Amino acid sequence: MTIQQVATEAGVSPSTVSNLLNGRSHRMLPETRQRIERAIDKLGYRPNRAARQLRTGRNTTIGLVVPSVGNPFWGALARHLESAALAEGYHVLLCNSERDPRRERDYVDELWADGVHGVVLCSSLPSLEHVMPLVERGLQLVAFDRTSQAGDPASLVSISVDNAVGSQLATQHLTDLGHRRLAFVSGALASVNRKERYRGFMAGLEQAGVDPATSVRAPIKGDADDFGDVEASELGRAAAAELLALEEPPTGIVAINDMCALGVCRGLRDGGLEVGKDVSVVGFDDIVLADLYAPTLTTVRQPMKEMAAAAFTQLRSRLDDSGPTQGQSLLFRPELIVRESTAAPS
Amino acid sequence: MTIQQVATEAGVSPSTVSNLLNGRSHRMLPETRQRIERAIDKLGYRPNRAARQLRTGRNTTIGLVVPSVGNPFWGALARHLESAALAEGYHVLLCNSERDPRRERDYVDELWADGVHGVVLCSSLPSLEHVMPLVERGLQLVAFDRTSQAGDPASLVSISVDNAVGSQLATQHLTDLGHRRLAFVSGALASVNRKERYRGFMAGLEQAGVDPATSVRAPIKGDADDFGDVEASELGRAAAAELLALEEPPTGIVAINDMCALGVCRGLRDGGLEVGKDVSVVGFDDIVLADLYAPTLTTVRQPMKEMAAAAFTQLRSRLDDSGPTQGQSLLFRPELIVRESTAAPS
DNA sequence: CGAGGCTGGTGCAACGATGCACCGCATGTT
DNA sequence: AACATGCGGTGCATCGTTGCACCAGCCTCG
Repeated sequence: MTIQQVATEAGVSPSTVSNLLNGRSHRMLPETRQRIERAIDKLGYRPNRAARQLRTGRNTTIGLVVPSVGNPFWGALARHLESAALAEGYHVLLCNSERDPRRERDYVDELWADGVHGVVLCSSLPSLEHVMPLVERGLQLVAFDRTSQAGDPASLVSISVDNAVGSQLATQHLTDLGHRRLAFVSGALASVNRKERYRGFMAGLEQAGVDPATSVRAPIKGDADDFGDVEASELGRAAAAELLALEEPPTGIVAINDMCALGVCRGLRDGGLEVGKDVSVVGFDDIVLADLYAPTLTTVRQPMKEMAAAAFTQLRSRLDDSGPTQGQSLLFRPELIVRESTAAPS
Repeated sequence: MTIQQVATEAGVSPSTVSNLLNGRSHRMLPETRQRIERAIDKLGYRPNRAARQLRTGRNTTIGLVVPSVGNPFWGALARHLESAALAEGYHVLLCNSERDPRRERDYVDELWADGVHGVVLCSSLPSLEHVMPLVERGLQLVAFDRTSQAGDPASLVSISVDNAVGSQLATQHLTDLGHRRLAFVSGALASVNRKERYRGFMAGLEQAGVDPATSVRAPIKGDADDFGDVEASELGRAAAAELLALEEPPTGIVAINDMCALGVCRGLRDGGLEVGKDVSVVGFDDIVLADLYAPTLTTVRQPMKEMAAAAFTQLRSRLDDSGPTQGQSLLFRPELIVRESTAAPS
């Protein structure tokens, strides 16, 4: 089914069909338009995307590069972004970097080679240098879950929750409950948001007058490579075991994200402790499972749906080149969701 | 960067570059080949996929349509399928049907219009009629998590765990422990695998000599539309509440999948019962969280990695048209993983 | 009456890669 | 000498769509 066949069927030229298809039908006889529309219906014609893209250089696919679809948090982002995109006739191509910087770059390269001009990148990396060449060539980039940094390309849009504030909320919640020996559990602080969350944790301590030097244990495990998300739970579990081996184990634990927090809970249980009683645990993200777990998990919620919608909107307006070319940062407000995993120290 | 520029740089014709790129370099001077390779490197040339596809009608993208990326089970499939595909230079386009048959068909249509000739479909539907027209036109389809049915297209490949056996293993495990009042919790039995799992449950009861008529409660909630996967957990939670309201609540519960099982556990906890002591719960899938939950969840494992690899292999061999055109069914063996959520009735 | 403007279209040359048919040359065969 | 064969490449038409440049026919106006 080509545009030529439709044209023949309707008794017009391919150009005319193309004009109709591309909204250039101002000065077209209603009768002609109907003949074409009928022909399209009759033949079940759909434009060939490859040809269209070859010709125009544009397309309606955006890329989404996430660290790990194994983490329900990213699954949720994929869902929401896809919904937003779908509503406007866009498609989402999902790529899973497994937090491997090289894979991340390869994916962005591939997307670009595929003619994808807009990418939502959930990067693990503080520097976006590895994708700069493409940004210079016109790739529209939205960094998700990563606040903007010095050295970022001027056109970059950053969308993120305020990680520092979120983490501070979590920490403050624990100190408000009376905890004084706190720990922060995370993989390598190799990404911007992790650093931010750590900063929020420290700020929370300071505000409560807890001396970081003596009362904080922050077993930050792994090097920059050891960085997974499914592994986040394993990491949490191992970290918990390590913390329990201390002379004075912490009574409150802030985890880098919910998956990690669940691992911590598991590890605490391994050690015979009861979460929400012997030890308090706070997560980050508010994945669906936070409310299913036993005990239900106190956590910091990211307004995912809004963030995903914003990511799409930003990208779209730039792809249409109707939008601004200047980059910007959108910082969303996190919200503390208190559940059963936190309580006053016993 | 076009093939023409590479050709000029290397001092050959575009055809020659194309020949090299497409493995037709048998009779090419090693020296020529090197000149071309150097030119490619120097210019950072990557073939334009749209042009290539327009010309050949082929491409290296496969589609993956899943019911819900919100469920980590499907996230895991996406990960493994992508790994397998990536290793061979293929891409995976992920689509989220939310178990909406119409959306499912629309996606498959879209993929086809995009020139995608191979799709892994995790369908909610017993009938594949809605995609038959495309299959007749040459779409290669792999049905995942769905055994083959009468009326399926001849070319269809089905990949699934043996759901009936898995479910029977789960049920048997409970009866072996001494449970006699069992329940099966599921959304509408609107998909093939759900029906199969229910069948396995009934078979398990029969084998243990438990009279289904008197001792089984199977609150199968919702109509065919109410079918989500994130909602699976909510459904489980609600079902648990309902079961607890019975005069004689069941002591053992088989859930349609892990997310549902976690919901059930949550619901039981709401009712003040302890899972793995007062009530036993078995899930299905063995998602990562099964081993994190408190208590850890007894479940039926699907060999995901192998299944995903098989799906890709099957698809690939058919897309190369080197493989068989005849369809086939691959049924994988499920494995019962016993953890803490099951015990003898108290 | 001829210049200019509007209407409702159409012609055509791209976009970049592909792969069959073909070519000139050197060597071997009858 | 005439013809086949192998070698190392190249020429060219083609995939389906797009959108600028253009055109014929009719109307208007000075």
